[in-house]
Amino acid sequence: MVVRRDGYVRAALELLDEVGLDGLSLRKLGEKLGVRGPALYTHFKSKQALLDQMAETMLDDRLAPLDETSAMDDWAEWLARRARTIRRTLLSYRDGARLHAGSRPTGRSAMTPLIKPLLRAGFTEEDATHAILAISRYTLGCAIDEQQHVEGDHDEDPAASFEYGLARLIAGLRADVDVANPPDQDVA
Amino acid sequence: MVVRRDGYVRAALELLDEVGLDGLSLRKLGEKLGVRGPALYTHFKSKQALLDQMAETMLDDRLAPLDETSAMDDWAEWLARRARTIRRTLLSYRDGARLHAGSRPTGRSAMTPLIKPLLRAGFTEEDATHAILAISRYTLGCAIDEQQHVEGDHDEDPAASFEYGLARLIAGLRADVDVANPPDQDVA
DNA sequence: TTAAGATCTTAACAGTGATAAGCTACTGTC
DNA sequence: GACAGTAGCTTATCACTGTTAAGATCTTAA
Repeated sequence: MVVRRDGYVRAALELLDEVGLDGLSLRKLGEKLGVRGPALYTHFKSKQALLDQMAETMLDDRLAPLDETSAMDDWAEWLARRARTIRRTLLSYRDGARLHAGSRPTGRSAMTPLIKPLLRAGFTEEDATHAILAISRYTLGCAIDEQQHVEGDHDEDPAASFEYGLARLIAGLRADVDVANPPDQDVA
Repeated sequence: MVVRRDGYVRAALELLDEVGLDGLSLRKLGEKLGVRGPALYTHFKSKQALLDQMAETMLDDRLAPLDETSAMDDWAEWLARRARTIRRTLLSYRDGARLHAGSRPTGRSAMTPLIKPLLRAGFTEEDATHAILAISRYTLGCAIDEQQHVEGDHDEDPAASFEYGLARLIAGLRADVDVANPPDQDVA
């Protein structure tokens, strides 16, 4: 039951790439699955619930492996890698960023384990939460902007401008934590 | 002709607050205007064109006055003020952030005049563009996250976490420009 | 054998964005 | 003043949407 549901979500993500977010309908998804449309209401209480699940699956698939390898010596490098993974993922699906922007998190995304490496680096609990939020939000904003914007627009090299802001944001975080926790007595 | 079109856009923004983005239909907007639905195709070539115009009007209304007062002594303070205005605007309309995220810019938003204060501060042209992009994208990401997220979620104090990231991003920008252009020979 | 329940079906509903064809009223030109 | 143009609207209609209701089918457990 839960396995079939997962298959439906993945088929929906495939369909998303084919028809885009605006073209994604339950009937088309049903057709792709050899099923009749209303059948989907057995697994999802609404189309929005399906979209929420799609957004979560899309990100979790690529973020879970990264979040488990908790052997991060350098918190800044870990944050940067996480941001790049999020961006790459959102950009890799058609309308992926918009899908994410229009969804509400279904499973509690469990921020708590994520902040541990930042606490070790000297962040307070509050600042660590804020830091991860800031990075995620910046990345989401970039992905939306890149995916939505039109040919001949500003941003010639999207990856470069993403990296520019990412580097500055992380530099700002590092300067802040270095004040509270001088770099001499580092990781310990 | 163009004046009536503008009135329609503003009525649409009012309607947005009443019914939300998903409830916004051309027929409802027509009803609000004493008009029959297809009449809107006289002014907008598609619903998406209307949404694009709504997003642009929403932001321009509040950004234009700010961008004209070019007497910014402190570029960092000016960037921060701009980011706060964008955030406040997106949050002040129901689904405002999602509306913006789903729209493509209609009029060329003219980045060129905006970067001038940053050039004066020692940014290269490319970095100035990237800096403004970074700030705007971070702000958009925050607004989406705040507006979309659900009760009992992480972020207890949204304004505080926004300000945290904003301050760090700007600090990172300042550190960068101070290297290229030592703070001794400031504004000149 | 029977009951439960998961999974799907058909039928239907109200509402959607969009197009086509035609009406009205104002505009400036000969 | 008559005429053409056009801006702005109408009605009718299209294919399609998310969603619900009612019931069929099949698998599993008691």
